[in-house]
Amino acid sequence: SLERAKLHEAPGAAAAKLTSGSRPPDLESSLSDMNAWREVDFALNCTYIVPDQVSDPSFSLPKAMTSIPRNLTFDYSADNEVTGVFSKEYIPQGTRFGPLQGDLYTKDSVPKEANRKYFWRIYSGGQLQHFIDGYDVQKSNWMRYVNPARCLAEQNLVACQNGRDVYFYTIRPVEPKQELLVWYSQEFAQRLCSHMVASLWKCKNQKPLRVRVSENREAIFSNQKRKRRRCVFFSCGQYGNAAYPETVSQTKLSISVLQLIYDMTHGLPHTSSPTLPPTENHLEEDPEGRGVIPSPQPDRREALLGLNHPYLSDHHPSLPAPHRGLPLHLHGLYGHREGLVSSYPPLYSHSRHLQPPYQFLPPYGPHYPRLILPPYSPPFPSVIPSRGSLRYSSYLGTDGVPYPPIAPPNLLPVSLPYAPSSQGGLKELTPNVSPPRGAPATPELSPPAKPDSYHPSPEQSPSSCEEAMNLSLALNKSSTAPRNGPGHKSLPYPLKKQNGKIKYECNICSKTFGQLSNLKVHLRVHSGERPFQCHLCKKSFTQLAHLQKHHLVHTGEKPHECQVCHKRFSSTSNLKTHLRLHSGEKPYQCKLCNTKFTQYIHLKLHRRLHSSRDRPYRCALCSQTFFHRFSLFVHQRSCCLANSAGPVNVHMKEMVERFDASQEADTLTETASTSQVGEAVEHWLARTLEGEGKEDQKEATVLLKALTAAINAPVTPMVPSAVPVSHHSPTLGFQERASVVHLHRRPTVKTEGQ
DNA sequence: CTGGGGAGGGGGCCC
DNA sequence: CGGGCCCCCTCCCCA
Repeated sequence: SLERAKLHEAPGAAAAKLTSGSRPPDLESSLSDMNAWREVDFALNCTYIVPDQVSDPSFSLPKAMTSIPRNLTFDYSADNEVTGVFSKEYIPQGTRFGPLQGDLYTKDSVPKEANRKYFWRIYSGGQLQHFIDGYDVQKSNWMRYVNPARCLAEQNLVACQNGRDVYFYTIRPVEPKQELLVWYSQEFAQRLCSHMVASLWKCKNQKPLRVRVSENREAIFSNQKRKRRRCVFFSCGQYGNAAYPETVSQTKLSISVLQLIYDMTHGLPHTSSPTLPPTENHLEEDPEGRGVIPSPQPDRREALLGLNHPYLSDHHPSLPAPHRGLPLHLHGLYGHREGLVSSYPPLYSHSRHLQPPYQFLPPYGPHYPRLILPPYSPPFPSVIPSRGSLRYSSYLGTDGVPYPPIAPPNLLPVSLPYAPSSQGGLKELTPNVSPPRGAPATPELSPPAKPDSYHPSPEQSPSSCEEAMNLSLALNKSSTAPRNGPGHKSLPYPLKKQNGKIKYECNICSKTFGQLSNLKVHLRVHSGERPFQCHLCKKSFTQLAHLQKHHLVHTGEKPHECQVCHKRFSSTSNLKTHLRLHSGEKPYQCKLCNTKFTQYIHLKLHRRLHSSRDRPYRCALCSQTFFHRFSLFVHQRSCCLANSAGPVNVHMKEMVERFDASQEADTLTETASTSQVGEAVEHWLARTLEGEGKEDQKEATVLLKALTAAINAPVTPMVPSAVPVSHHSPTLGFQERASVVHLHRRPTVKTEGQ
């Protein structure tokens, strides 16, 4: 809790802490590992999914405004324009927002007059598939308003293309009132980057391609010579005025571009470059009419001093806080025409620029140690056991940091429709609470409203309201009902007393409980009342814990990790089952054939193999059936005809049944002699009881003697005839099923009396 | 058919 | 007294 308290000691401090050297190393590596995550890693490992708000289409506000999740809010300028998106509450790392919405255009269907400021490129198989245009506020969603991050220190979202959608994932916990700031994922940017380079190669017109790459540098590519491109870098900023043209071969061009941007992002202004008029157009168009490289502006000088790249400058000790008064407008990879753009007023639209993303930089080198990461990327720190000393301590041991307080985004409304509990989920939002105890109360995880605090919200579905009210009514009704004798005010029927104590008994199934609350919960089983509904899939549950557990289905969270193979599970039960694979424990054994299983359901399924319909020999006295005639023979002599009430006979019965299903019995022919059967029984007993306790072996000896005696005993006139049930059975499945178990020993001889 | 994981349901215990 | 959390059990699905 101390560590967590540190992380959350002040709003907004967490991100800075997380990027500073004081951060526990393991967490640091886990965060930095995310830099190397592929987009699919984000999709697979994301812990929380925050869908957009769904509002009435007739609502007067545009979808871009109404779609904002409830755990987020807009920030507005003086003239009521949206200037950014902020969190309203703590949002854990590994939260997914999205998908981004907007108009879809193919490459050919882009309107000529389209404003590309909100364009997102969707690639498929390395080819540009289509654009998502967030320009139209009616068609797009809130994500159009998220500003790009200017450096890693302030970046808290990463944009990923999953499938054909764009999602934003939190790459670090977001404190309340923090602005959401996004940048491309590595893969995303690489696609854009390679596309850009490809565009350069495609530019075969004779007109030189001039690319403004920074405030002080410009590259001019030309095709003046047949097999030799000319790349000329100019400085166009305020740092110098001397030109140094550079000619590079075609194959070296991309490297030059990379080197150029490497230099830029390391604050290496080339003072020996000529200055271009600031009024000149920054970008020449590529054949497709797109700008190519963003052009950072002088007022973002810190961007040229090593702070410019989200993924590379996070080690910088002091960061200029994003100041509201400052004109802020970020340009993405595609400059002011396309990509990550700011929603700040157009007035400032050229004043906040970003350096190109990190993927332009050489991937290896002393400046980029964080890009070289171990192949194993642990899941988000939030994906860890939520309770249990063993699991909790193991987490501490592994990661060195405690579990951050979980508050699933969009799961905790600002105005709760019910009074917050003094314990439980809401408390989890505050610092210094430990240890974590799983998912907190959320709208989706909320219990029904209490009668005295229920204020229906417009978002609440009518069904859940109704359910809540029903429960309330039921409880109210019972609370005002007259009490007849010992009972309880919130139960619809009086309780009996037993030995002077109230007996909490279910009036339907007579099950008793130690506490009234348990009985109340139990009564829902009979009433069908399921007051806890999942808002995502509308499934409802009798207990909040069940809903909480169910919610993991939607979030994908698997808080329980196997310490042996590190596989993760959503529940302790499933983990426990899994652990048997490592321990070799198989607690469920078939009594008949000794086959052992790790799961009960497997034993149950297996038992069907031994079902009576497959056993053709039925005892006319007790109806027990057997695979083998001689088993029935032994059965009749050893236990059935004797006093079956005695414990020995019950055990004997079981033993005969087990022997009947054994491989030893299977090897006997149906006409085997008594001595052969006795031998087989002996062999089977020895094998079955091998390794068992001395008591068991002693008992086995007794049983063996009894069995042998029974086998050798003369048949008395009292012995009833065995009835081969298969003969009259219409079940065709018998033949097949029996043949599986007894491939060579299928009974072909009918018993006596037939 | 076996064996593995995922998920839901019931109930006990503790705060 | 209610809520939270946990455990056990059960069943389903699928390789």
